[in-house]
Amino acid sequence: MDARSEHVAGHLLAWYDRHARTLPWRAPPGSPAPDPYRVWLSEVMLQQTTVAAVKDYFAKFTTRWPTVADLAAAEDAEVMAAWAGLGYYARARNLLACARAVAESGGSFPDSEDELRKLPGLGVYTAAAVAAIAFGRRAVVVDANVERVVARLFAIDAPLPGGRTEIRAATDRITPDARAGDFAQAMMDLGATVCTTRNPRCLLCPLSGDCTGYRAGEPERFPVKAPKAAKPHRQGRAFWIVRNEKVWLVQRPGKGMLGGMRALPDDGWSARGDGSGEGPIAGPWTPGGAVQHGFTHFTLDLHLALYSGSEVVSLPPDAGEWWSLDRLEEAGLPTLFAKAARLGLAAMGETDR
DNA sequence: TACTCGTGGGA
DNA sequence: TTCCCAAGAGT
Repeated sequence: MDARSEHVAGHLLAWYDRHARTLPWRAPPGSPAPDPYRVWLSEVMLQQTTVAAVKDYFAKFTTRWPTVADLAAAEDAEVMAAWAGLGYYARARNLLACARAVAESGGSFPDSEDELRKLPGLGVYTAAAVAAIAFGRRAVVVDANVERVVARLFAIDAPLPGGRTEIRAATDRITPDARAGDFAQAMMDLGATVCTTRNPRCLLCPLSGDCTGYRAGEPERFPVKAPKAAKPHRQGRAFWIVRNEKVWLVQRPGKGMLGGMRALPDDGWSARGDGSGEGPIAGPWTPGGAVQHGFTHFTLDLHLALYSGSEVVSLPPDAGEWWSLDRLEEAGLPTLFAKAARLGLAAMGETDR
């Protein structure tokens, strides 16, 4: 490692010793590594997700499933419902697949980056992070925080995503052999609290003396990103069908949007187009209001249709389930459908009681 | 490579 | 309000 890199790593670790955030899944700086199960679980939850959003879910999962063996033994539906609201549901499916793979191969996580990378849900970032944080292995850990810190530190102009190659090489250069986990977490803490996307606190930064972006007077210009496409706006319909104080819920297909989650029946809306308007039965329907929901790549107006027929509805049992209205919170509906269900309950309050 | 895949918070 | 973004992975 060259002198500048050693200097950077030393300053950063000294800063981390004083300013590390205290987080439920983290060991204090310099102390023994935490349980790999907890490190892995937190890293998966934190993928594209803020610390604030993860905290309650992490507590819930570790209380309910204290070890990877406990999680591996859980029912799919239980885990999916527990994940409801956190988003990116493929993570929950892969979480279970990973827990079961680990449980079947002896119950311990592999301690090398290469082996970790083979597990479902562990990509380049997460495998490196777990290797470093849980096992003290030197690994090049690059998340969005590190990208920002490094792009500013070296004033890397190449726009993302292409510029990631250069950023990774630069990160490799400043990554020390010792205290691998602390270094990775220090970079992420710095990015989260000092080297922030907007209004970076350069006067408080331990690396400002080494930072080319700061010296040039425009740290916020980095990292350069390619412009994004506009989000389309879609229309869809969900159906609120009640019988004997129970509502009809379906399970969505295992892949794709909200895959594997319990949901209200809908008309097949997607990122690519509006729904057909057709429901699982003929109706008649009464308008029950609409909710707007923003996904990563499109915005959806979901209109709720209330069944208003006088006949008692019959539906094929293998297509869904009648779910008690007073236990609706336990169904684990993703946020979009939880919003729609609130409309349905409100509409019933106006008419029934 | 470029898409797809959630959600809530901040500016 | 609207846009951007956050400890990315899978295909």
